[in-house]
Amino acid sequence: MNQMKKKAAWSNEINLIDAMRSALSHLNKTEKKIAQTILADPEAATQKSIAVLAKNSGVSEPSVNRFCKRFNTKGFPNFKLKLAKASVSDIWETFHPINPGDDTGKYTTKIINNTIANLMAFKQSVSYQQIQLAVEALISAKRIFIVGLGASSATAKDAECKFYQSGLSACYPVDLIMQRMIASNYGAGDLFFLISQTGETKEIVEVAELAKLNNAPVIVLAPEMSRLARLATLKLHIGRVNSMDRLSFSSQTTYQVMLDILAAGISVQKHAAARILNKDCFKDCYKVM
Amino acid sequence: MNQMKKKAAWSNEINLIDAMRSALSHLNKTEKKIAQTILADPEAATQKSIAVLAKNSGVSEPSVNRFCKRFNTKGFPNFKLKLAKASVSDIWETFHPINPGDDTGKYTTKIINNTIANLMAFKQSVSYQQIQLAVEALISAKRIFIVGLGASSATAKDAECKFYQSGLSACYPVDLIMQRMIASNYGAGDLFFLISQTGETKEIVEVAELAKLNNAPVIVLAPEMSRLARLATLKLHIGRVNSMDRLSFSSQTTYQVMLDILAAGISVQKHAAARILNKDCFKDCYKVM
DNA sequence: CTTGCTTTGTAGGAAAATTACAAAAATTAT
DNA sequence: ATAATTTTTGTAATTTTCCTACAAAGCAAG
Repeated sequence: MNQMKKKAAWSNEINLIDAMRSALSHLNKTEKKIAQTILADPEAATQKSIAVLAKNSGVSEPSVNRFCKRFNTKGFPNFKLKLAKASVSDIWETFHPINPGDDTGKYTTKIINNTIANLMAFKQSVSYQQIQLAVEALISAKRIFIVGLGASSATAKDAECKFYQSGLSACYPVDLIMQRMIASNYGAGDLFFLISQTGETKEIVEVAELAKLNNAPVIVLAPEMSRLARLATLKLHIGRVNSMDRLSFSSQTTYQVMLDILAAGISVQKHAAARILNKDCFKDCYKVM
Repeated sequence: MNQMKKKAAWSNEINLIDAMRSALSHLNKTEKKIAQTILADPEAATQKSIAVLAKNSGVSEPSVNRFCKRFNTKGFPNFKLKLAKASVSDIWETFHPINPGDDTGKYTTKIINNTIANLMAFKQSVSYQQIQLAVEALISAKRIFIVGLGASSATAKDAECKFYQSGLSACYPVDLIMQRMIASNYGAGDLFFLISQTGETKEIVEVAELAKLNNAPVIVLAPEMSRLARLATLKLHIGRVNSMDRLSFSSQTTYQVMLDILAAGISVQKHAAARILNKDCFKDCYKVM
C-alpha cells in the first residue's frame, strides 16, 4: 500500500555503454538527450561535471542525476566511474573497420584492437569440454594428419609444428593428392585434424568424407555451422568473429591461439611437464653461430 | 626568482596502478601510506571519498589531494577516474605462467589472457614509422622472398599468403638450399623478408648476409638486439614478449598480427581499396560444393 | 640553536551533487 | 473537451565533497 513501487532500471549489465546503446530506443525525450550527449563521446563525459553535462544536453541537473540512477548507479560520480571503466573495455568490444583513408597509426591500432576483441569473444564462447576431448583424442592418436588449404595452410603448418613440439606424431601433407591418398588409406588409430576458415571448401570436405569412410576420428577447426563442421567427430570453433573481409584476418589469429591452447593442454595432460615445460628442450634444433 | 619550481611528478604513464607500484620505493612516509591503502584494493579506493581514504591511510585530506596531483592528475576525482580505468586494464598486464597442474579452463584462459597482454604491450611499443617504411619497401619491391625456419616457417607461409592476397609478388622457398640460391642470385629491386623468433639461427643469418652482398634490402622480423636484426636494412620488432617457453607461443601470434598490419598497410597504401577491401575478391579461389 | 626549507595538517571557502518540493506536461476518466 | 491524476521536469536549498590559503611541525645546514 505504501511507496514500494520503483522505476524500472535500464540495465544490470557489465558495460554501461552497451546498456545505454541498447536502452536508447526505450528512453523518453529528456533521457535520450542525455544518453546521446554521453554516447557521442563517453570518454569526454567522464571529465564533465553534472552541471556541464546537463547544460550540454539541454536538461536540468536533477534529470541527469535521475538518469544515472536508472542505470543502476549510486549517483553521478559513481556513474562516471562505471562509464570510465566501460570506455576502456569498449575499445575491445566494438569492431573497427579499416578504411582506405586510414593512416599508419590508425590501421595499426585498429587491427590490434580488433584482434583483441576477437580474443575476448573467443574467451567467452570457448568450450573447455571440447578442448579437453580434443586434447585426449590428439594424445591417444597413433598418427595425426593435418589438412588446411589456402590461408589455412599456414595455420596447418603451425599446428604441425606445435604438435611436434608437444611430442606427437603429426604430419601436414601439402599436396592435395597426397591428402586424399592418406585419407583413403589410414583409419583406425589415426586422427585427422582439418582446418578451414570457411568450412565450405570442396577439397577439404572431400578429405573429411574419405576419412570418415575409414572410421578415422576427424577434429575440425572451422565455423560451427559449416559443411565441414557437420562432418566432424569433434568440432572446435571459435565463435563469432568480427568481419571476414580481406583486411582483418583476425579469425586466423584466433585459430592460432586455439592451437596454442591445444599444445598447452597436450603438455599438461601428458604429465610430460618436466620435459616440455623446459624452455631449453629444443635448443639442439637451433644451431647458433 | 619566483615560484617557478614544481615538485617532480611520479609518472606520465598510462597505467596508474603500475605507476604507483614502481614509485612506491621512492615515496615518503605519508605518500607511502596512501599508496599502500590504494594498492591494497584499487577497486575499492575508487568508491571512497577523499575523507574516507585519508582516514583509512591515517593522513589528512590535503595530503591525499597532493598525492593525486603528484601522479599527474587534476585532483582527487580525476585520480579516481584514472584509477578505475587502470583497474580494468590491469588484468591484462600480468603474465600468467602455465603450471602442470592447471585444468582445462585454467590454461585456456591463461593463454588467451597472456596473448592479449602481449598484444597490449605490442600496441604500446610498435613503431608506426617502421611499419610505414616496411609497407613502402614491400610495395616497391619487384619480388619478395620470405624465409623462416622452424616455428617461424608457419609465420613465413602466412606472410606469403597475405602478401599474395595484397597483390604482391611473394615467394617462400621452403628448402634451405633454395633459399641460399635465391639469396645469392637476386639483388637490386628484390626484397628479403626474414622471420625468426630468436634472430640467432645460423642458417637464416647466412641468408641475410648473402642478400646484403647483393645489395638487396632486408626486412627482418626478429627480436630487436639479435644478430639477424643487426643485419637488417629495416627492423620490425614486437617489443618485449612475456615468456618464450614452449607453452606460450604468444610471440608468434604477435608476429602474425604484425603481418596483418603490413597487409592492411599495403592495401591502404596501394589505394587498391576498391579491389582489396572487397570481401568477395578471392571467392573464385574457393570452390564451394 | 637558529635559519631556511620542506612537509603535513587545520580551517574556511568553493564547487559539485543530491534532495525536497513545486511547476509543467502527459495521461486517464468523466 | 475538461477536470483529475499521474508522471515528468525544473527550481532552489541543503548536503556532501573537494580544494586552497595559511599555519604549524619536522628536518637539514650553518
